[in-house]
Amino acid sequence: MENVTMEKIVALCKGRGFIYPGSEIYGGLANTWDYGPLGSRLKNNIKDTWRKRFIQERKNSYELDADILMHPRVWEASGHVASFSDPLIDCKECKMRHRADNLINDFDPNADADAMTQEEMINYIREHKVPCPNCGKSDFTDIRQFNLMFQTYRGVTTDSKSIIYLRPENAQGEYVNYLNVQRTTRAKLPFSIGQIGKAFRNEITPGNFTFRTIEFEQMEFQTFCKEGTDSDLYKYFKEYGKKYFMDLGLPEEKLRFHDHEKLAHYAKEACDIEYLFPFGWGEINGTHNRTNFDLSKHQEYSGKSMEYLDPETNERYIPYIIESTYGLDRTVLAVLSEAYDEEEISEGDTRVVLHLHPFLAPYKVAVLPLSKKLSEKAEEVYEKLSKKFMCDYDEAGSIGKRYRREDEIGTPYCVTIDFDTLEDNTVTVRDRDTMEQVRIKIDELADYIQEKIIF
RNA sequence: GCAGGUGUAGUUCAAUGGUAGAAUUCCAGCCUUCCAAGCUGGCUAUGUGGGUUCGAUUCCCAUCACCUGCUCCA
Repeated sequence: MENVTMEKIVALCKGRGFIYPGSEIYGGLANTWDYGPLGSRLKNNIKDTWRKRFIQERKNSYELDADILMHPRVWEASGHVASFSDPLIDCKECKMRHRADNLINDFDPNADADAMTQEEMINYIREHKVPCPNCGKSDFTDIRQFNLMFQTYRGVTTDSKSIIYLRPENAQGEYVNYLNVQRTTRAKLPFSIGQIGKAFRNEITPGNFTFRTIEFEQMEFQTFCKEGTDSDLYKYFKEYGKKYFMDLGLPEEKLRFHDHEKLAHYAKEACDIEYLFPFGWGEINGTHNRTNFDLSKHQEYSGKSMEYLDPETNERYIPYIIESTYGLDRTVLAVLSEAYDEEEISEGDTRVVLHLHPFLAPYKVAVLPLSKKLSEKAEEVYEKLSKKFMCDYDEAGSIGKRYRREDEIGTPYCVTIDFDTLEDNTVTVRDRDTMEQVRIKIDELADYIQEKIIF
């Protein structure tokens, strides 16, 4: 739909139980959101599609569920303790906040701010009188480091030795376990480890609903390979990711690749997949060629060999890693944005409908007795279907109203029980998208629906 | 985090320095044999904390949240 706005999405999410503001009764906590009954179903269904495409349908792919809390040395090895922070600086004149390194790089592209220390950066800014891009003055505060990792403490004391971090990315869980997985699955390169889980970043975040949050969930796919095969795999997974999003219902014209020019400290190649949200283009996937950087660092910091013994050539080497990360919350938001529609059925009569892929729909089917006198039979049908699918049951209000309620939450099939049902054990199945109705025997109902919801 | 804007039932909107009103949603009952019907009844609100005041939802301050932009990025 053309004029989908974030307001409409947020209102539907809150009103129907997809997503609520976090800690709402205490006035909310910025950039935290809670998934309600429908939202958690949708989210879990998206996880299941991902598992299906990335683990189930791929040979040599294995799932892992690593802990959020890891040994602090992991983050020293990964470089997050040292470099996962922004050097922030404020203009005293106009109060605008900037990143000091960006300020310098924009002022003089030849100045290599990334190689400067904090002190060198502030000296450079003052010597060259680098102007504030907003107001043109050059009167800045000192640089303050802002580490994006959340810290907490192990044990009851709060001395620095017991600091542990909430993971800012999931990848390290796969990396530190890669030899465990390889050994226990007897996998040969190239093989992949997928993981779905939460990560945390203490970022200065703007709104845009669940697009950017301090706690977020990612679906990650790490492929371990031999150097030399890495770039081909990198290209392959970019396309594989795009195909996955299209399977979820995101149209090709609203997806694009965005290759990174400036690369993170670990990456040789990096590319995002972006989706055209109601608020503009936003990243929903990142694919990186991380080389053997991470595993080499872990070998260095842990003192344990991270080498793979190639059984065909008897070579030992540290594998390259192609990482493809899918933002789960963002994917939920993209899918909702794309599914949302307001349709004019007849003049002046519109319905809100979520055209979700049936596999993603929170409820696959709603059981609706045409009259309350038919409750008993309807309960029977509900009991039968709910053994196989998430089902809704609604007997309040007119049938039209109940159809609208189900349309609004994306239920693909509505089954109505009428007085003929009592005679011949058939029901009407109404399709959410076409609004067409077919008559089906109760015994054949489950198979009929099952076939339609395959992802 | 900075600048600006906004905070009243689930939602949309009224009103007021002196016990906050409606529509809609929702719930219950009646009615109803396939696309938001009708009737009756019911639940529900001044974001939070201070201050001024005899009395604050209203005025002031702070805070929190949301919106727009900056910034940032999985």
